[in-house]
Amino acid sequence: MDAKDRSNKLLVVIGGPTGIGKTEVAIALAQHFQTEIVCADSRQVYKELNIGVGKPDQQQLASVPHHLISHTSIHNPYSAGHYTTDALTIIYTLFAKHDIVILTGGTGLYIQSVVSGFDPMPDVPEEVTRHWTDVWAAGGTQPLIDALTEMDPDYLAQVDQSNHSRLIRAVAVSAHSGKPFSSFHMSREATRPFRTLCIALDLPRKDLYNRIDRRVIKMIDQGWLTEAQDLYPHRHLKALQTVGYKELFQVIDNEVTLDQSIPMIQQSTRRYAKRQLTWFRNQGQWNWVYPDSVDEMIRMIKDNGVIAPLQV
RNA sequence: ACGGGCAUGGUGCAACGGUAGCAUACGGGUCUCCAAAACCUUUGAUCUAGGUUCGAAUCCUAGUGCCCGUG
Repeated sequence: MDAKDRSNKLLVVIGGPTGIGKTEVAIALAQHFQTEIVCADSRQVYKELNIGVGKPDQQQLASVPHHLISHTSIHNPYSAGHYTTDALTIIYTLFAKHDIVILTGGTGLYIQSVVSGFDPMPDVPEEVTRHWTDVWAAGGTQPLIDALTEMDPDYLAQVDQSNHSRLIRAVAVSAHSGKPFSSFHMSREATRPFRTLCIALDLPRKDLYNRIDRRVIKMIDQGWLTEAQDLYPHRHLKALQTVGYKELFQVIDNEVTLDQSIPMIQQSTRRYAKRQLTWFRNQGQWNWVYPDSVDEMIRMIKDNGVIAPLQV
């Protein structure tokens, strides 16, 4: 039995697609177990993004302490790596006073980085990534493939060669470190001093899509377009390559009307939800429940035996 | 009512009488540091009934439905 299994600290992860009701569930659980919530959402971390990313409202934020929401600015570089450090720091702090901590959000990679960790990898300076991005912009994927043929043929053989993002990352790490990108992959999970219970929320697809469609309209009614107008000057930032904001920028550019944009936003959101479900179905071990089954979730958490610390 | 036009995957389109194809949506999938990003992919259709022909989405007849013009 290793440290992880002996730990009486339990990280309860609430995952699931956008619009499924993670916020409400997380708050109900946090209140029941008298604990706090850490957000695992790659867009809610930005203080400038509010209505369109479905942040909890003021009342919800006041009901339970939330962490890593509105945590940084769209003008700062932020990635899964930064998130991992920030999230673990807060989680350890919270475990000093709580036996249970809730981690919730829709960004599967962020959750994975906390639960399983990334293999240690050298930090790649921004200029290096930018250089290889420029190479791609000028010559397409072929120069990247050529570079990887030299630097990391193993990874080249397994990577999706039409995915320039993956190729750029692999070339940048390899070029900067002088070692193949794939040589850093240990395929071994990080050891955490806490246990993890992963719960994924789902609904029949039709119900989920109805919820999403209604939520988009609600966000528009709350003034999402005005928020997008304020952010318009920064629309080229990666943080604003975000479902809904992209469509609203088209409205501001007079390419489509607001009425035309609504079904477009609903569609992008549904597709985003589908991709999230694909992730949760196939990455990691998840316990699937309906979002209204809070009692069942409480039982699952109690069954994990964290209430009475195990004898060592 | 008359004249004309059209009818092909969920949607929008293509196919000299000779292998029904493209886009998109839907569904499925990939993912080790920009992840609400980036990328991959299966299935699925000739309005109906006859006729001509070796062979019909294509030509002919009728029916049905839709669009335009005239009234």
